[in-house]
Amino acid sequence: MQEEIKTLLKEQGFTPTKKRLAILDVIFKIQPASVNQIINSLPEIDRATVYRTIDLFIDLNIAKKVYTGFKYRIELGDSFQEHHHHLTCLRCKTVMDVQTPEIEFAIDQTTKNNGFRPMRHDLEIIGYCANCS
Amino acid sequence: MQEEIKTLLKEQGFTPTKKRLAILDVIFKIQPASVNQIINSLPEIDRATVYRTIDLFIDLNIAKKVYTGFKYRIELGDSFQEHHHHLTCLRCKTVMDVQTPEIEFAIDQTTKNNGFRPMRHDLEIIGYCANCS
DNA sequence: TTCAGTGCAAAAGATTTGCAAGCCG
DNA sequence: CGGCTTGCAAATCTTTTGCACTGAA
Repeated sequence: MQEEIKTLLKEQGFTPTKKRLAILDVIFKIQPASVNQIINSLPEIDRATVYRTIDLFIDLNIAKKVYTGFKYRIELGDSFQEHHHHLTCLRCKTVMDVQTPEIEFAIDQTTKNNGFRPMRHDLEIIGYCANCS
Repeated sequence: MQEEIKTLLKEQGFTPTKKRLAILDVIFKIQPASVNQIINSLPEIDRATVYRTIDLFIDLNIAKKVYTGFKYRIELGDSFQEHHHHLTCLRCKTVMDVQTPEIEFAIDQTTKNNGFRPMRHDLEIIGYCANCS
C-alpha cells in the first residue's frame, strides 16, 4: 500500500518524501488518528508540515476526516481500506469499525430518491459498546 | 416550541433569559448554523455567552452538533424537530434535510448485531444536488 | 438580596501563512 | 541547478476561563 501511494503521489506531481511517508504510516497505525496524535507521534516533524500533509492527502483522497464523538480524526480513504463506519463508546472511548452493506444500500436509495449524486458520506454512531453497556 | 424549551430550562434549574432565547431563535432559523453565523447574527451578545449557551443547549439535548462538510454546525435536537440527515451540495453549498426510515432501520440492525447500544448517530452525505449535477 | 447569567479581557488551543533554507530529481 | 518541501515564527481563528458586574426571581 505504501508503494501504491508513492506511485499515486508521483503521478500527481508530488514527491513521496520520508516525512510524508512517516505521516502516512502513523495514520495507518492509529487510525482514526487525531491531528495531535500525529503531531505527538512525530516530534521531528513540524506541525505546519503535518497540517499541510494532511491537506494534501485529503485532496488526493489518500485520507479523509471523520468525526468520532466531538472532534475530527484522520483515517485512510476508501481506496486504501474497506469502506466502513464507526461505533464509538462513550465510556471506554473505543472506536470499533463496522462494515454495513444494509446501510450503504439504504443511503443509495435515499440519494437516488432525491436526485442527489453522492460523492462521499460519513456515519458516526455514538453509544455504549457491549462491554460497557 | 419556545414555550416548551422555556419550561425545560426552568425544570432543569436554568433561567430562560432573553439572550438564551435569542440564540435559540437564531439556531431555529438558520439551522444548521455555524457558531460564527450565530455570533454574527447577534452582535449584542458576547461570543463567550454564545459558546456557553450552545454548551448548555447541548447538555440539555435542546441542540446538537452536526458536521456538514468540514466544520460543525448547530441545530435543534431530535426532541424539537424530526430526526433527519443532511445532503450537502459541494457546488451550491445547499444543505437539504432528508428523513430516512430505511437508513434508521439499517443502523438499528447494525448496532444490534454488534451488541452496541446506540445513543445517537450522525450521517452526512456530501455530493451534488439535482440542480448542480 | 442573592445567585445565576453575562461581558470583558486575557489565555489557551488549533490552524494557516510568508519567507528563507533544505532537499530531491 | 530549479523547484518542490520543510521549518520557523508570526499571524489568525476558535474556544475557554477568571473575575467583576448585571439582572431576574
